[in-house]
Amino acid sequence: MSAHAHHELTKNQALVFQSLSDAGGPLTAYAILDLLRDNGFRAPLQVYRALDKLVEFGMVHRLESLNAFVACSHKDCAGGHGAAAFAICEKCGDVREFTPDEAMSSLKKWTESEGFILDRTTIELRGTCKNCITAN
Amino acid sequence: MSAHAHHELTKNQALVFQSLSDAGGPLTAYAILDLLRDNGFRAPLQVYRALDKLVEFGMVHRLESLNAFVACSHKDCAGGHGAAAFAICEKCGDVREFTPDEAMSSLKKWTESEGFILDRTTIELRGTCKNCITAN
DNA sequence: GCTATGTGTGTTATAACATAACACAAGCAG
DNA sequence: CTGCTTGTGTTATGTTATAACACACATAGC
Repeated sequence: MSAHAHHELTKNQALVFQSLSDAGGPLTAYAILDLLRDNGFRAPLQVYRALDKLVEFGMVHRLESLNAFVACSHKDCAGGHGAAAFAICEKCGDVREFTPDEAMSSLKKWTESEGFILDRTTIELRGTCKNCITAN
Repeated sequence: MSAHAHHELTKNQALVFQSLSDAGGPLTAYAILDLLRDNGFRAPLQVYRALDKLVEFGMVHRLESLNAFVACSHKDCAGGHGAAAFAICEKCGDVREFTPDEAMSSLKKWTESEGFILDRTTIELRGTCKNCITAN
């Protein structure tokens, strides 16, 4: 075990992660590509390869229902925390990450009773956030 | 309220639903298109339009993490049951649908406490199914 | 030193998934 | 008959993701 929790990021990984952090919300791979053209990015693979690693490190989450990516909301996230869930507002596009511990333990009960070995869980809630409701 | 639970399907909707039922597992829109070429299907939109309706009726589910579609596992499903969750085996591609009532009530607690109005929930578990483990 | 290996990179091309825009046909309400 | 809605067929295009190949750089082993 290393003494520091941070992964050493390559130049491209750091650029992609910074883009996502700065955005403060989800971005598609191609949106990231456009943001990084001035930094020498020319092709989608440069983005996808960096994203693969960042997701592997747990620093970035993939939103399956948006085909987009978002920086983990844990400050200076170095991965290692539990599963993440996302509440996605259909009106304003806002994404809230939270840790669905109770739901996960219920799902784990199911997988264990079925002999299913769980690798990774996707939980995404679509709806309308508080702000967009009161703004009616 | 109609006395029968079944939706009247158009010709295209019925063909697409039958393809998914026969397959007994997930299919991509383009896989369905190929299956239905002999029935006069020529373009992706014919498939996507039928799928949109079938999903709306609750007879077909979209698997976000696979970009694929699967017939609801409830016999003669006419929609109306609770949220669905899916356990997807990375080894054999098998998909098991189940009803995660306990997890849903936990997630609903979160949405209610946050003032988030929930429209639709995606829960997809990736891992290895019992068969593929014992087959080692 | 120099080779083998692993990882990251850059580039072109292509695959896979999804929708826009337009035209037409059939049913049904007024 | 007119207007409206829903479904359909078709062409073209947009969006998301990967394949295949070549090269650079670091480091471990001889």
